[in-house]
Amino acid sequence: MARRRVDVRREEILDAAVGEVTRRGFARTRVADVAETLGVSTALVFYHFDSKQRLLAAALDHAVGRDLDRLAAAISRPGTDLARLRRILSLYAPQGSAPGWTLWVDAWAEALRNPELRTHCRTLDRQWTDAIAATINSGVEAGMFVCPDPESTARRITSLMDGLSVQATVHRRLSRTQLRTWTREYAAAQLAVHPDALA
Amino acid sequence: MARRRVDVRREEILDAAVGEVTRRGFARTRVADVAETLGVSTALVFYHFDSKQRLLAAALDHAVGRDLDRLAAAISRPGTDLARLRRILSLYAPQGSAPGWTLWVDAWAEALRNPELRTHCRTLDRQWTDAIAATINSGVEAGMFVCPDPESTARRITSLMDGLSVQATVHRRLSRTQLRTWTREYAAAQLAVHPDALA
DNA sequence: GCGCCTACTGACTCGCGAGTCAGTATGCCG
DNA sequence: CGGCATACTGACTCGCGAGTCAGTAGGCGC
Repeated sequence: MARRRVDVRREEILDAAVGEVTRRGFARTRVADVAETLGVSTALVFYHFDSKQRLLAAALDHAVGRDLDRLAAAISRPGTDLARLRRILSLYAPQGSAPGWTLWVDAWAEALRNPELRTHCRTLDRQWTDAIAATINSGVEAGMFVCPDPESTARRITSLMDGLSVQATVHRRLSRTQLRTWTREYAAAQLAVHPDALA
Repeated sequence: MARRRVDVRREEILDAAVGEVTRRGFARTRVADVAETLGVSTALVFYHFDSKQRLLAAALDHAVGRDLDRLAAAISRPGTDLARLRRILSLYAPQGSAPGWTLWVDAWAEALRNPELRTHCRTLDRQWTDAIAATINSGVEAGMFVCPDPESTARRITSLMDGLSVQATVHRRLSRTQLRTWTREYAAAQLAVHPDALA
């Protein structure tokens, strides 16, 4: 087996772990699964991560990091606050791509009993709501939005999206298009802009 | 150990199973835990339920049934549709009591990979939204609410509550009072009534 | 080429938890 | 009372998956 530098291999393992956890869920992922997808021995995984616990925690951290990187990119791009908000909402909604909402739903359940994972989930949630709140705030100052309490509004918007995402991914009762439409409408109403402005 | 009739013992086991799953989560609940809380042998549990799979599925079904019974009671009580809606919303919001939202969050995660559990979760979701939709419909006919699409509105209301409940139970970032207030405000806005009417 | 650090493996151990089964005991019916 | 159906148990088996360890080999500095 081709030898790698430690940091490279760690990254590889984390990518694989995120994939397996997304596929199988936290509870059903065995470290052997992760090793197998990489074509390495399970012992190697334990060489890089002391225990399964730590591996999965690191994997979630990794996934969270990726997600937040994409968020940061969406924020930093130039444009009006309206355009920025549009980008953020569109990023948050369930997409065809990785890591996917199944991972977050699974992470919530795990976080109920695992304080370390809870921290990661909370960080993720905080950063998204903070990003939305900041954008709303800035938009209000620019006279673009009307919103008495941006912080609370941001939390309600993310909550609605979380709930709609459960409908879409768990119950399979909601199309992504519908989800996006409803989110847009709600956000628009809360900010006193026309829904089409967020399309 | 005191002998019971089959149906009595089954019920007892299901109650205990719901308790253990709520406490430990689906993945970490062992049949030995359930047996232990009842002070019986694990073999007895397997005498009544063929496998752990079936036990947990039956337990979820049991919990869902209980929840829907409480819903039915709230619906059938006399009063205006406004009062009925108020009761339904208040029942849906996280309460101090059993079975509790942790169970549902856990069930969602489990449902992602287990079609049988998914059916139960979906049923629960359907019944709640249907109950809300029916109440809205009836209220619209009575000229009490204004709502162009009661079915969709009901689904948005439950979604918001689901999302807020995640905030409250997983991230622990939201008080129940706040959750109730925001839900009430949203429902009121969607139905063109004053928020205090739902308090 | 010669070490030598370090990434990596095969082949284990070990405990845990699902599920089984040959029996035991309890209460009901005659 | 005796007999019988059935609720129930103790003491197993068995497989699986986490974690270990004594080694092996790849690549880099010299």
